[in-house]
Order: sequence, then structure tokens, then C-alpha cells
Amino acid sequence: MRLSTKGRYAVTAMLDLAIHYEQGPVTLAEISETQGISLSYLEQLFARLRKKGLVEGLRGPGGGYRLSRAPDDISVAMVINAIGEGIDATSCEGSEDCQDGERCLTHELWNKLGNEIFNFLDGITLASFLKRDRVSEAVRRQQHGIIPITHGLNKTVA
Amino acid sequence: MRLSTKGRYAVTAMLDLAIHYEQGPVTLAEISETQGISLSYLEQLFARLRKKGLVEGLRGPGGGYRLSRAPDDISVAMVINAIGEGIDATSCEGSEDCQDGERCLTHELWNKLGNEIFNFLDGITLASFLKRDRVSEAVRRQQHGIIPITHGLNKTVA
DNA sequence: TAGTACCTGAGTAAATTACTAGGTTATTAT
DNA sequence: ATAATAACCTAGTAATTTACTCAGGTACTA
Repeated sequence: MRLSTKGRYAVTAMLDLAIHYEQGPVTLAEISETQGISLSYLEQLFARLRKKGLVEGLRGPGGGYRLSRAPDDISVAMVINAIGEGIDATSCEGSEDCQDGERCLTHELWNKLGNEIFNFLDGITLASFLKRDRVSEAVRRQQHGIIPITHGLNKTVA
Repeated sequence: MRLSTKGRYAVTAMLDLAIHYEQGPVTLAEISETQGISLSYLEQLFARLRKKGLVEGLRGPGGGYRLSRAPDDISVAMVINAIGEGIDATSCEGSEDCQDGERCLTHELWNKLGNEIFNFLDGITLASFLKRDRVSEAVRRQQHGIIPITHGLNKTVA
């Protein structure tokens, strides 16, 4: 699980496709211009998205890319996952490297957190991401019932 | 907002301190050995954690590091935020670079998502992270009431 | 006052990110 | 047919970040 600018590029580009869903395909040249991302870099990102079955490429004039599923059937987690192939895993997955019990524990715990973040992002689809009011409402609802946020750090994020 | 191996190093190291909370300080040499992280690298990470007021350093024999707050008062978000100083922000925060409306929209939307991830991680404290059963329960509760997870992607995460 | 451990900064190899260049296919409009 | 279009593919590369090393300091305490 990894979250960086690369993932943001992919998500914003996918949002572009989601906006123009059922309006025909969108060319990478258009996305490149609108979002200010290099064309060839986009091509590399979309090659991965295509291999994961998230988008379809249509060649020739009037061609471009379009989502292969409905916007409400593609989650942010799926996009980020498709991009960052190097799933990390940092060795230690049951066998070797794990000598003492404690190390295994923290690894397992971290994997748990990773899964939870993934599940969280998997609950946000491209469609819900566009209707921002709905998203923020849903997430606000999520926040209830768990450990309340007591620290005033929300300003310093990204 | 950024999530990488660096953040994991910091979180696992902080968990180590959380485990030995009220048992006196823990030396970086110990963490380095247990977790398999370079000592000097740890020192650099802890310098930042100290500047953010998350840990206290105690010099001299029998010294080491300890949490400056209780484990249930330090969130995963705070740790990750303390480490990754380069808050990203990728230009475009109201003024320049934003020419067309659409670009502004996606940027704003992305910032929204970033905040939501942060809030999510801010709800997970070092204490709750250790009591894993509690965490997973809390997160499971979170999952209810929002967009249900329909995709079976949980295996391929990190 | 010696030892332990924090602290600082400079440098560095490896990996990743973001991008460039130069092609080849496939499709469509003329 | 043919020319334009746009996906597709491959390789290389500068910039940045990550993870680490080295060499010193500084502060505390037994």
C-alpha cells in the first residue's frame, strides 16, 4: 500500500474519465493538457490501469480511453493498487527474517493497518468522489462510534 | 499526506516505545536491533518526532527515548505527519497555476480525500493499534452505514 | 571524568518518480 | 488506398526521495 503524487495523478485522471462517462472516450492528450501531466507518463500509468481491467483503450481518430466499469464500481483503492505494483510486503510474511516474536507482531499489526486503509479507500468510488457532499457526509458518519478525534491537527495535513 | 516504508518504520518504532511505556526509556540501539533498522536512520527519524513533541530523549546511562504523551493520545496520523515534513501541497492552493475551473475542482477534491485519510488515521492511536482486536472491531463498525465493500480486493493489498 | 546516549551534518548508493524520445500498431475519415 | 489520429510499446534519463554511513560533537550521569 502506497500513497503518493503518482496515485493522485492516476485518481484525478480516472475522475476525468468518470466525468465524461457515457460521453465517449477521452484522449490522453486532453487529460495531459487539462491536468498538466506529461503525455508519455500518462500512457505509462494507463498501461497499468488497462492491464488491471479498469480502463479500455480505443484506437484511431475519435478514440481514447474510457472506464471499463461504471464510476460507482471503481474505488480509489483499486486505482491506487493498479498503479503501485510493488506491493511492498517487505519480506517477513510467515517464514524467513522473522526471528523474534515481537518483530512478527509489529509486522502483522502493520499489515492490519494497511488492510484497514485499503478498505477505507475501497469504500470511496469515483462516483461518490465526484459527489463530494455525499462523500464527506458518509465519512462524517463513519467517524462516529469510534475513537473521537481529539487533536487539532486537521489543518496541517496535505 | 504520504504513506511509505518510512512511515512504517516510524510507527513500528513508536509502537516499541508504547509497549515499554511506564517501563522506563528505550534506547535506539535496542529498537535498531529488534526491528532491523539502521541506528543513525532511527536517530534522524526520532529527531523529527522529538521536534513535534511526540517523544522525549533522556541522555546518559539508562537513558533512551520515551513517549511524551500516553499511547492512547498519539495517533498514527500524528506520527506519519511528523515524519513526512514535505506536506506535498503540489502548488495550486487558491492562487496561481489554477487556470481552468476543472483543475481546481479535482485539486480541491483530492485535498478532501487527503483530509479524510488523515482523519481516519487520526482515529487510530498507538494504544488502540496494540490491542488489535479492539482496532479491527472499531474499524469494522466504521465500515457499516457507508458504501459497502463489494469488491474482493482485500487479498492483493500490502 | 569516563562512559553512555543523544544530536548534528555532510555525504552516498539505491530506488522511485516524473519525464523524454522514438518508435509500432490499429482504426477511422477522406 | 491513404493519411490522420491516437493508442500502444520500449528504452533511457534527470530529479527526487529513501535508506543508510561516517565523523564528529554535546549533554547527562554514575
